[in-house]
Amino acid sequence: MRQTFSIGELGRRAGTKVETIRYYERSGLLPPPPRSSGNYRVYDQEHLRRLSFIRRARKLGFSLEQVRALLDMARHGDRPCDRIDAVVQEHVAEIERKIRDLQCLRHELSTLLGQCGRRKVEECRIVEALGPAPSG
Amino acid sequence: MRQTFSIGELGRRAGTKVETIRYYERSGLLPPPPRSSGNYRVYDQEHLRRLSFIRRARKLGFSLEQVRALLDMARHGDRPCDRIDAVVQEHVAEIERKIRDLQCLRHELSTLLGQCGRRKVEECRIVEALGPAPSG
DNA sequence: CTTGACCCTGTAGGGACTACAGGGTGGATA
DNA sequence: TATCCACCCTGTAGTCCCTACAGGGTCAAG
Repeated sequence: MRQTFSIGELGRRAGTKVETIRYYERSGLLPPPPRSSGNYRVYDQEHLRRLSFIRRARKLGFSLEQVRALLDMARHGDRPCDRIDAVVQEHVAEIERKIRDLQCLRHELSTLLGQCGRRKVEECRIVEALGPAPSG
Repeated sequence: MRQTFSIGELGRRAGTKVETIRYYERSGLLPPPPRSSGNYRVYDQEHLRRLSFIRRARKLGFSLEQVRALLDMARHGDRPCDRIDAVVQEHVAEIERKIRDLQCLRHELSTLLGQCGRRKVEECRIVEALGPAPSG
């Protein structure tokens, strides 16, 4: 009764390209599945669960290294999850840094846009502003 | 009276590693400078200006491709700068998309953290939530 | 004359994929 | 049975933006 599927089907279900799945296998994130008589990879629900975990974590911005750590922690179901908590918390802090950086950047660029009033490139404040700091 | 300097000095002035400068030269972003008798690269103020432009644009998040386009537009000083404007505007839109994504992400992760109350990994909502969507 | 800081070229690595090339497999159709 | 096509396989190379060597040459100071 155990449902199995090909790499293409797994890809469709998890929203992942076939090449990416093979790449995860090469990188040790997904265990090598059994093969059919024709040497095709044969996956089951457990593989789908694991791949979905990886994709979701990746969409949330975790690096493959972090995903590896999370999967590793998740394997030891009997330990307290403080460490998972810590990984996530560190990641949130990182995201907040990125948001601040981008907001600052947007502000700078908007200012640039405001200064440029359809003149010629010669006098364009954007080009100027991107140049070296005055007497740096 | 024209001031010249070595690649190391240029790097110090523009806050760039020597390897990166050579990489920009290989990629056609910086013109190959003249060489000294001992085959050392010899740079001047114009190179510094151009490199500073590149570094600043990079810090503002432009891709090298975009930088190339900006430099190219800047070369034609007689044309209106609408197109530079457009490049910058598109970039701002991109940044705003990224900010929204990250804010959404932070929200999701914070929610996860709030749910996880120092239980064991087995029941950790974080691990669960990262798994496949319920009956997806 | 030797030391040490700098410079040169060329190549490989990294992260996270993506895109072939060149072949094999499996099921439907003519 | 032949043919077609979608799918699968491996292996390698490319993307982006650097970064880090290895194995040498140059130059100024001591």
